[in-house]
Amino acid sequence: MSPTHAPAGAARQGSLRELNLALVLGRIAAADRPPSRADLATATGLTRATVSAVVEDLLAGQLVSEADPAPRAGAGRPARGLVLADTGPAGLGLEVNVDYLTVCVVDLAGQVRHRTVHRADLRPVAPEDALARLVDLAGHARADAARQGLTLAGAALAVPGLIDDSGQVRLAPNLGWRDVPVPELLSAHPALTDQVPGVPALMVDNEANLAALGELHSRPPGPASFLHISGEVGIGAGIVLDGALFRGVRGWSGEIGHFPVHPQGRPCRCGGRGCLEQYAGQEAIVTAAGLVRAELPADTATARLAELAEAGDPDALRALHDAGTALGVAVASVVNLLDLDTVVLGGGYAPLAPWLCPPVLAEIGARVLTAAWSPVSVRPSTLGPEAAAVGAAGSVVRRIVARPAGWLGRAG
Amino acid sequence: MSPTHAPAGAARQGSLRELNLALVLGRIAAADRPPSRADLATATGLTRATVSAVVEDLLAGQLVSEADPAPRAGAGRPARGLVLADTGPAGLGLEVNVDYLTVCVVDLAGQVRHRTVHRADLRPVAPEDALARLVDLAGHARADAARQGLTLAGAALAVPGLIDDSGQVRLAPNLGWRDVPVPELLSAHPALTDQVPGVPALMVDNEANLAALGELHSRPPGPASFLHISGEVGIGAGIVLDGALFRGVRGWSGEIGHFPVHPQGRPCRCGGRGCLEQYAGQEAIVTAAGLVRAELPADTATARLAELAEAGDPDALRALHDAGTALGVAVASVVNLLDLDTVVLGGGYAPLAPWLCPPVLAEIGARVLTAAWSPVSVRPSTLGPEAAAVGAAGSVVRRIVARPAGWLGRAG
DNA sequence: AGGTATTTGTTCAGCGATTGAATTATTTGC
DNA sequence: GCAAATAATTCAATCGCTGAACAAATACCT
Repeated sequence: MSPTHAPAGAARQGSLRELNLALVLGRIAAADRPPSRADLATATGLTRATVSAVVEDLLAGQLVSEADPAPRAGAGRPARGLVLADTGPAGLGLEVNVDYLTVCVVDLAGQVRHRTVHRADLRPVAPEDALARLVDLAGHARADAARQGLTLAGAALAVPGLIDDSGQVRLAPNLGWRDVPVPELLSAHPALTDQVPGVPALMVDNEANLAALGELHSRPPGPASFLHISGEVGIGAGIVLDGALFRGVRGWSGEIGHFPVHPQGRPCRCGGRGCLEQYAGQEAIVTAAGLVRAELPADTATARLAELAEAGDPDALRALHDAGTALGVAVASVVNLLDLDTVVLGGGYAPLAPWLCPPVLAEIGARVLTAAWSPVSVRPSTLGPEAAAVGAAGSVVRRIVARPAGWLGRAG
Repeated sequence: MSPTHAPAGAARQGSLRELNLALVLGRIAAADRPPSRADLATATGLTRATVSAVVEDLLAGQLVSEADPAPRAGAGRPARGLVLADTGPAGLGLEVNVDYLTVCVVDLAGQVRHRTVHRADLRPVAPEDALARLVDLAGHARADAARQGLTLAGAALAVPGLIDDSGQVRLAPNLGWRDVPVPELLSAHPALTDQVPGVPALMVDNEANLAALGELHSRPPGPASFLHISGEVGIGAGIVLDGALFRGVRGWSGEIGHFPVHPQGRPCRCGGRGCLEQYAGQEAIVTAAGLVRAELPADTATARLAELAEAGDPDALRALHDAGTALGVAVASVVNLLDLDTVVLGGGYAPLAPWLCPPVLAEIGARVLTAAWSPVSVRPSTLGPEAAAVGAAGSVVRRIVARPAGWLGRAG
């Protein structure tokens, strides 16, 4: 929403600097080639004098660094290009999912500088034990980050479930978690990161939300508004509107798995009938394709399905077509409601996208009134299966880029 | 969205004043009793000196005025209360609908200071003629406003249809409009309002969107996020998220009328089957209740239906229950997707709310996963049938309150 | 009544941040 | 080697907020 809103606090003298720090740093982050101070001056409307002063602060704070002279233009003194620092603050991204733990570190520029994936079936593991393993992995990540000159400025944890404002996991059905006070449990361990004003030490959020954020901040950057659908065991959607994740009143937006695609259809464990999850959830697709759902990790089953479809197996193709149609019915309603022009298929859907996209697009074409005037694009996620963890880490550094004053104002 | 975003332009010296003008004026607008300068200082965090200077600007610009001394507290010099001026800028709200034209004027405080409703069947009238009638009514409204010391700072027009970025009406099916260049047609007439920097001379928007805005800014103010459903001949939804209207990528959000509530159900003129409009649209309800749809205006049919339901007519009660159930199916999906906690039934639904709310709530209870933890409230609109016009006019004055520098900077 | 405490609102020096012009720095082209 | 061109810095001026002192207006106490 470009609408004017969010009345901030009092605008004192220092606020001016805060705003301009964010403005200049944002420009540097958004630019596709290292801009000079003069470029920034014309781009922002500030004078070169002000830009120089602002950049000096950013350099002193390790947020940007000077790059090799950019490709020459014509005559004149050569410009010194400015890029986001590859040392300095970084974000720690964590994910607990059904069959893996992920820890990663992302720097200011959005580069993944550390990545650990620990495969294990987490369902029989108690939450506190799972978190203890995660803390252990995070400790190694922190040491690796320090070795690269990075300081962890904050952490974000992705969980496939409903998280409330305090960071407590209210319900993560596929993980078997219920009312798990994650921040409290983690506080028993040594701190994962440094403390930076304006950056919460730990943010807990839904896996689908953070995957959507990862997509938003991937490069090339995603569109400002889109729907990101994570097809895991359940089906969750992350809603990005005008460049910001929309979390809903309680932070529980995106529950698309129980959209009624066949009101008189199969009963669902939620108590309703004909929910989307029963037709386009991973288990439903795998079963419909005639694959015996072994005790394999979900991504193995997905990979097998993609192989079969690739080979032209008719059962697999039909299962995917039916799932795509069901998904399309739900997606079309969302697109009608929110007037979005981009839908991203992520999580387990990404490798199946070649077969899911056509029926989804067909349903959109048939059901979205405005599709004739403005086409809707449906595409797979560009990030891999670690989208949520990368998105989590990215959300930390994005916060610093959006409000660098907090980081600069810290001791040291 | 409280999320940090919307990087404004360069923060120059004057930006500070702009921000603080908006901050102080916003506080005055939001306060429930006239605050003193000292109250504003503590509320905003600014010093009393700054608040005095800012208020002086606002007083000079006719945006606020000093009220009678507020009720005494204890000892000390009595405070001078500050209220939004009842002279000065005002907004012009316009609406073209199937069977009426509305023009109204709303002042800074949100009070309706002028109102004209012109009943007529607009379907056989050419768009340019309908707009000419509207301009005529607006002329009288402007004269009336001037008589009350008000200056019209901008106008907004509500149309039941799809409007694009340029203000052109792409499609208004129930009105029979298609590709009507409203701003161009109106520019042939004398200007409706004065020109104020930062306020577009004419904004054209969907009727459901503006009705939702009216609800948001009614007093007491609505919640920051809610869904407003206008049940007219079609069914449109206005989506307010975090205190701002969400318009979608193209400005066409809120198309809920073609939500598939019965995938194998009745064919709809949109080409789909079982659309919500076929079960909860005004015509559908009236027909199901056994009323012969005479050539009466829609609101008469609605009133008649309410009478019958009041009297306990079984056909009417059943029709309303069925419509409410269909509506509830769609609303539940929206609530699941966006995690909203408030749904407002407006337009033609408002008088029928006593009978529609129970089935809607029942469907929400059955289908919304999180309803057990955080109840969803469903209530009728507090504004009358002129909600869209009032919301349109309100959107103009809200813009001035949100960014008073534009108004203050004008000549005169 | 008169004095004092209390709260409101204004005045004024000080200061931080931006501006705009002048200055310095560094390269290309002639 | 010199002029033109572009980049970046320096510095006085200015704008707007702060903080403290001051003036205004009332209630409470004796």
